[in-house]
Amino acid sequence: MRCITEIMARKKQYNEEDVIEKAMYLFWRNGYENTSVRMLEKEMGINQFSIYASFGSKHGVFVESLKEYRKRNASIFNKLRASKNGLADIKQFFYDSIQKTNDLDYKGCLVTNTYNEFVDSEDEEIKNQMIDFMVALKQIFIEKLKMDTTKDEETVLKQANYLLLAKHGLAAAARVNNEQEMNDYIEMTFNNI
Amino acid sequence: MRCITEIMARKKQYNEEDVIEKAMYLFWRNGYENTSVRMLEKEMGINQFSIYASFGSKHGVFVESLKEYRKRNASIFNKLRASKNGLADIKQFFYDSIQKTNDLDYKGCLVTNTYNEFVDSEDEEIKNQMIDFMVALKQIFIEKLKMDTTKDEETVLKQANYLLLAKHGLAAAARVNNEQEMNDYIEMTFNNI
DNA sequence: ATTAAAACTAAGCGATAGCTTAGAAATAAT
DNA sequence: ATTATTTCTAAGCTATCGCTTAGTTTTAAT
Repeated sequence: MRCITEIMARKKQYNEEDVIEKAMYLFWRNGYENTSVRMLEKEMGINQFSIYASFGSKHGVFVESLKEYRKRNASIFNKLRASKNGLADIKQFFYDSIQKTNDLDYKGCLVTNTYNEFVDSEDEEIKNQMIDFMVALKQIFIEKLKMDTTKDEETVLKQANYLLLAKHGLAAAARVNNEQEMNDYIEMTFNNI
Repeated sequence: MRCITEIMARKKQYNEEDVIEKAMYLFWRNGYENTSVRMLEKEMGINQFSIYASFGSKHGVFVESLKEYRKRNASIFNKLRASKNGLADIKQFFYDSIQKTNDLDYKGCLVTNTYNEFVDSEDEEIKNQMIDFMVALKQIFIEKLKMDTTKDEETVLKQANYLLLAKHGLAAAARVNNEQEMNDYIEMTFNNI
């Protein structure tokens, strides 16, 4: 996103944040590869020249869309970090995550979907961004789990790994959008089988 | 796959099962959309005319590749169905599943990857095939769980749903191919947290 | 040997992908 | 009002997509 404030001969007739929000929803619905620049034109309401002038490439639009998505989910993460109830915080985080998608009627988690789409790709930028996100989330889980001092280090690591991967199952449940299934899945994830 | 045995003027210089096996590996590595017909040509070792003559379309090659994949995994499913140890069978099935990908050095589960790629798609054939597979697998899980007569119906359904979705986490773990993480995940999935 | 049918090669089809550019329209500074 | 700079429209660029077809080669049947 170019933000050089020079002498403006003509003002942009769109707001970059607004059009990125629209792009985000399109990518969320279709994924990266199944979203074309022509589709972005229509959804964002600006033409290709403007897209490339503002964001450089389709890839650039996607990167900004991911930023926007994560900005919108920041409150959930802040809540997760701020609370001090150990495992219960993680469970609440799972519930908060699916609540967001239920409210918006958008299916699944854009980050998990993107992780799945890019984990084997050669697009190192997106791939690494997704991996970094997963590593950071795992670290939060580890800290939460360590609050229970009865758990040894090995158990904490295993449980953090388990909970991180459970996110993929949750995203799958969220895509088919059966609220009961999602709740059941979260309960089962945190209870003994 | 056309199998009309008429008067053969010239024999095919390739075996359809052989070339489908090669196609399967390519789809497995790249997914459906990221595999082009030109890539299939090179991998299968036959040219586009032959591909279309034998399988009708890229879609047709993919359908046959999925069949081949499931045929190769049939032994695991037969073992799962034949055994009578309830929950332990499901756990063994998870271990068998990752063992297969470890041995082959191919990452993740083609079916789960395909499910993820097609669950929101308009390709009803593949989508329904994946959903049918998941439904069938869930049914097997339900039957296994019912062997433990101390569980009530509701618990069985929740646990089956949980285990089915756990497959997505397992596939994600299998893609990054860290054997220890996969084992830990399976253990955690079947143990209390 | 001739013929007919199937398999093959290689070129090319229209559609669409991501991206660029020429030129018109708009606007801040002079 | 003129000029300089930026935005915008619309057309078009090359590459690749899935797929087809014209024409050659091979082979079984006569």
